[in-house]
Amino acid sequence: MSTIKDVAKKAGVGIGTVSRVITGKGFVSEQTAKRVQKAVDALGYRPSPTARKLQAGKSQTIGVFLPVIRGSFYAPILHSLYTELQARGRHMVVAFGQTVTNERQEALEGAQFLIDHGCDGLILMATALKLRDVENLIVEQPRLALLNKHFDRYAEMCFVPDHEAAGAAAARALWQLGHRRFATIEGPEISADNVLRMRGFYKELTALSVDVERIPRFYGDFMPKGGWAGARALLAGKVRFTALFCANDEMALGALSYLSHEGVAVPDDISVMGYDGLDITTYTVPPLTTIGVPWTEIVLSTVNYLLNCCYGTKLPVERNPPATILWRGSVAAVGTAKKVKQQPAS
Amino acid sequence: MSTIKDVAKKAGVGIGTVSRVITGKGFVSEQTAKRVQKAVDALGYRPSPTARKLQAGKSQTIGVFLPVIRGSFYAPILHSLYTELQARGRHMVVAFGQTVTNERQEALEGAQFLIDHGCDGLILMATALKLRDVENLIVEQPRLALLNKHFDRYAEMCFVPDHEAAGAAAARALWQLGHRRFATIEGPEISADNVLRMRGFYKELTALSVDVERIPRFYGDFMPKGGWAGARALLAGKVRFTALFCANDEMALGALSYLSHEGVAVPDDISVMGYDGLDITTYTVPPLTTIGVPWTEIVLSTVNYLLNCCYGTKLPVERNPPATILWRGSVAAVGTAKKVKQQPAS
DNA sequence: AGTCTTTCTGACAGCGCTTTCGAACTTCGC
DNA sequence: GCGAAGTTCGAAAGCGCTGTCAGAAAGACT
Repeated sequence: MSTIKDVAKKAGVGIGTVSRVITGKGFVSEQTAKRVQKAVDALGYRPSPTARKLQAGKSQTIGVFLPVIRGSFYAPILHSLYTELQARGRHMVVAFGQTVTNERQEALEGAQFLIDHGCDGLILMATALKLRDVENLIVEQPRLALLNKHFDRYAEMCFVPDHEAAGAAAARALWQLGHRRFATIEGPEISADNVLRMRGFYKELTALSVDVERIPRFYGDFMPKGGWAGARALLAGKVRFTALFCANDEMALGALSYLSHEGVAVPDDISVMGYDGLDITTYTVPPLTTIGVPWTEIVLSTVNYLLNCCYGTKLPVERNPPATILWRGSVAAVGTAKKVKQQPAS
Repeated sequence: MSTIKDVAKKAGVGIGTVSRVITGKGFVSEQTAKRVQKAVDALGYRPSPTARKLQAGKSQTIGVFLPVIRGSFYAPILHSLYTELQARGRHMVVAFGQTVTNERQEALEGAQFLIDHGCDGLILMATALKLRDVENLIVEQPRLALLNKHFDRYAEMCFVPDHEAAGAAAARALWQLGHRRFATIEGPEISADNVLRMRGFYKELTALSVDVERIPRFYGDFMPKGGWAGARALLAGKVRFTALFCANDEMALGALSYLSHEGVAVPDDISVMGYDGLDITTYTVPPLTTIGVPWTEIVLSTVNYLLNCCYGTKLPVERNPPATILWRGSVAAVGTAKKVKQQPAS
């Protein structure tokens, strides 16, 4: 790699002049600029971001923490993040979590890593973070945005889909189709993500005078396996139901798979509703009716907000894009469906 | 952020001494070391990786290029990459491609970015790369590993599943179950990834004296949508078939979805085989029989190889972990299956 | 004492860059 | 023809760190 010195020597000027030509700041005569440019091209010189960062303190880089990058959920979010940042001419460094159980610790370490590596701002997607974590973090790096986690005290920097409203919408939709007997496959009981959407779901049903205490529930792991296990447990239980609400799409996939395996027809025998709106749900069998969370929009706003913080840009920030119900084939009105199109396998 | 100077002042020593304590190199008396350590703790000092990189030329960071991070395919690979690197105490910086059509250009730009940012080595997953691209790249950064792309000339640094053998295995397996009439949903015609596995598939069938010229094929986009379109086109065609081989799992998902939509029973009417072994294929309806590509092992070897290059470690590198057939429910022997369990929807 | 090790420590150069600062050179108005 | 103002450019400082080097301190020898 050639350095600024090489260019200066080749062009017969001082390094300051080269720098001025590169950055476009300060006065340089047309002639000199041309000579320098020629040397730059000849040597294939590109300034070192590392040296720039050390000098300037700014790196044009945003740090991102994501809990984990398996499954189908985080990939599109990462993709949006990357695309938006790229489009605004900034770079992205990612730290991931590895385990499900230790998200908080990993997020803290990840954030530390990102700060140390000179990111100008941080986007943290970590539901497990506590208020005091944020308070500590903010001291070191005030340019912070939180994805999918809300603190009243830091409402400004928090970007969260309205999970509670979305959960309520799911309940209402199912009710309006005539469903009265529900079952749910929740995520991990402690997961804030799960709690919110399920709270919305149960609250709405309560308002609709359903006795939610009697709704059979299963706590899964947000993965297809959990959905499979959940469907099995629920089917084995005594309480019959016509509508199954899953706290995320991946579990819904598992549930769909088990139901099919057992010869239970969806939606004829049981309607299944997912949550998230993963791309893949268009192509399940049957296609999954699910709650479409507007992640792309939310990510866009998050990025814009942070960029405004970091670089004084004036990009638009939208606060509450609503979730929508993606109507597919896995939910039907009660009584409408033809009976048992499919027989048990064995 | 406190700097090494602050620590030195606080501990009443020179900055060199602090550096020696931090890095553990050179002689420092127990006493002094303790004093320095105390200052470090008090100030919460952590050395700046940026400054270190500038000074040392090494960054303990590996750069990774991935074509795109949508869909379900790259996420587990990224995850493996990250986990392995993390486990070996190195960092990862990722550059992604954005479009499907411009992979080569994007890979080149991504690699450039990673080099500029001081990565000690590069892992490039870009099938579209040409030999001369690699030749150019290697001048700037000889510590290179290529994932899923093979050049005879650089066999050392290339880590590729044996797609051709895997494709052949798929053909053989289908044949052995009595299938004689095949159809295929390929990936993009120019995709090397697609070409290899399909070549293996057709070659093997030819060896088994199937006239592969008469096999109806559809060129998809490696995405569920393409699989859906492929299944529709193939079903609409005149040539009947009992086995459908899809060049990747995502298209198989789409195909499965269309077949179900049309009331075609899988595997009773048509056996469907995928390729990749995505996690999710365990939970499709029916569960998808697919070719399990040992990405985790391949990634592990790639990382180890590159780490050996960069840091002189002696980590084990395995060259050719074989693909395996993941037997699920979407493939059956011809004639075995019960007839038409399911009726067309309309 | 004087010399030689051995052990420890601070000063300082330098990684590649940006940004002052002031010197040198123009241009202009009077 | 001379000072003021405007331009242009090189020297040099400094971002935070590591590594070299030589000097200081402390023993272990003549």
